[in-house]
Amino acid sequence: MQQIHEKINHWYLNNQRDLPWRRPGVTGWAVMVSEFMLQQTPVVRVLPVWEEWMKRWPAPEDLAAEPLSEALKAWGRLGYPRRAQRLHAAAVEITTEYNGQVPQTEAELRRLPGVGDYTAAAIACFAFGEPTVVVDTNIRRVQARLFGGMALPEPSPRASEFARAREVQPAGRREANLWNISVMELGALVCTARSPKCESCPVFDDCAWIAAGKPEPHYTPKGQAWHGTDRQVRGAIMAILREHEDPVPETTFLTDLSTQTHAMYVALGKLESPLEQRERALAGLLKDGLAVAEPDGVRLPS
DNA sequence: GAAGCGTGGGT
DNA sequence: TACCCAAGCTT
Repeated sequence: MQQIHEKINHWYLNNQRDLPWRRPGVTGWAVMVSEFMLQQTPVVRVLPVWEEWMKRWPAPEDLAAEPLSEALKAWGRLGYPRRAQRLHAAAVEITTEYNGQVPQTEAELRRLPGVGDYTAAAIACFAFGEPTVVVDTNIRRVQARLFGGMALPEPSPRASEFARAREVQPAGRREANLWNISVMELGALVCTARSPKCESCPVFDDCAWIAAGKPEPHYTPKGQAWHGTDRQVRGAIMAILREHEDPVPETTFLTDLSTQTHAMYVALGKLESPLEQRERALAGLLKDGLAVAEPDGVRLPS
């Protein structure tokens, strides 16, 4: 196991990306913002938004002082705007409950809105050097191949994966810290989901998946539908709301929302009309607190 | 535990 | 083109 530690750590030290939230001296807040943005979103799309965000709101209290609408607009087209909502809520909580300081323990972080098991472990590890057990989609995939001999991990995280991550983690604070980021980076750059670069992998000779002859996945991932879904309509509505300071009349959504045609609905075999779906999608946004209804229209929450 | 939640680039 | 997938979280 120690040989594997050394190989992967050495690979990381020579191949890591120069990401701004990894640079020396970055704050816990900077790491936290990056982790929220990186939830289900690729690095290349996060980079410019993170730069602007940190320039405008260098500390939690700066964001907490702003209305939610500003966070949602700055979030732009990153996707999953509820992440911006939760990041804003977390900033308020940090300001009021933690004197503006991002908590450093995994347990405290875990209680913040939008912070799950992964994000809590990641912030504690990357920002504060805690030897937490970090398990993200990259690490799960590396583990599945390197130790499990499988093409892909199970669709959802299992307790056994956390147990194994804990077992293979090297002793020592700094050692665990380096190991976590190294395995994650290996999964992101070499041990990728599609067309992994096994020929340039530092642990090719140790890989159980290679030894087994690279068997195919034991299941077929089910893709997420998009065209004609509520999510598409919600996204279109949010895009309009971000563009307008004043309340937007509901009729605007019915005329300007060119996400799909009635013909597409017929093709999809939907019994529901586009109008009905838009009403429902808007109701969902209102319920989620991502939009607010006023007498003269709908706007982003303040 | 499954479902719902945005977006855009790569293959 | 259509589908896959990207440092997940919440209900």
